[in-house]
Amino acid sequence: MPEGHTLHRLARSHQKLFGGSVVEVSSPQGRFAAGASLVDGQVLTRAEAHGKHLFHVYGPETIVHVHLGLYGTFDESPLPAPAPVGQVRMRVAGPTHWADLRGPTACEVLTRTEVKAIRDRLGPDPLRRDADADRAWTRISKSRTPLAVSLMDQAVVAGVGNVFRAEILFRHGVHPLTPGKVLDRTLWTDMWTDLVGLMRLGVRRGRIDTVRDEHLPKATGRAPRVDRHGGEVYVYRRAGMPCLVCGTEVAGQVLAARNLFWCPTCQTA
DNA sequence: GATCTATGTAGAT
DNA sequence: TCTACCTAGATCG
Repeated sequence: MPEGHTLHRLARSHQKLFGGSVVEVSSPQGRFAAGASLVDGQVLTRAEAHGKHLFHVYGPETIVHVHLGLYGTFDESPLPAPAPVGQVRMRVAGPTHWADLRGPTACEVLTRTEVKAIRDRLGPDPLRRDADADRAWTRISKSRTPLAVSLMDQAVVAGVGNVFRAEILFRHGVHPLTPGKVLDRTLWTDMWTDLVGLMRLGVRRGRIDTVRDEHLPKATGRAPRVDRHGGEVYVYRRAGMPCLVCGTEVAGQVLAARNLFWCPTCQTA
C-alpha cells in the first residue's frame, strides 16, 4: 500500500507509539535477526519518513531503514502481541502497541552515512517541510522525458507513486506523455501545490482520494470510482470505464513497466 | 488449488 | 528493456 503518504502516516504513528520508548525488536521470520539483535531493548528515539523510505532512529549510527516496495505492509495493534502469523520480517513492541512488518524490499540497520546517501539521491518530498519544489522544476524543465515517467522518478519527486501520478496529471489536464521541457512553470507550481494537499489528505485518511467535491455527484452516478485500495480516484485502474468528468473511456497502457491511466479527452495539455 | 496482480526498485542485459 | 525479489488478496477453474 505504499506511496509516500503511507510511509509518512507510519512514521507519524510509530513516533507516537514508540518514540522515546524502549522497544523489543525481533524477526520472527529470521531474515532480519542480526539487525533486530542490534536494536532490541534500545530506545527508538525518532521515526521519520522521506519519500517512500521509513527510518527508525535508535542512535546516530544505528538507524533501521525500511522500504515497503510493492507488497510490504506494516500493521499495528495494542498489546498483547499474539504469536506471529506468516512471514513477519520485523516485529516492534513498545509500551502499549506492537507492529509487524511483512514483505518489505528493505529492512536493514544503517549508519548515518548510509542513510544520508539514500536521502541525497531523493528529490523533494511534497510531504516534508524542507521540500524545495524548484529542485524538481529544474530537472523537469530541462528534460524530454514524459512527465508520467519523471513523476515516478524518486530523484525528481520523492513519494509519488502510480496512483498519485495518474491522478495529478488528470486533475491538471496534462497528457502523460508531455515532455517536461514544454511544461509551463505556473502549471508545475499548481501541480506541486496540489500534490502537497492531496498527499497530506492521504496521510490523514490512510488512502488516496483525489475526486473534487464538484465532481462527486456526477461521479456517484458512474460506477465504480472507489479503487480497491479504498480511495476515490478519477482514472487510476479505471481503463475502459467512463471518465467521471466527460464520459470518454479511460485509456490504459504500460509505460516503463508500470500501468498508466489517463482520459484522452480531459488530458490534452 | 492454481494463477494473476499490485500503490516499487535494483541490477542485469 | 527485462527480470528478480517479496507477500497477500483477487480471480480463475
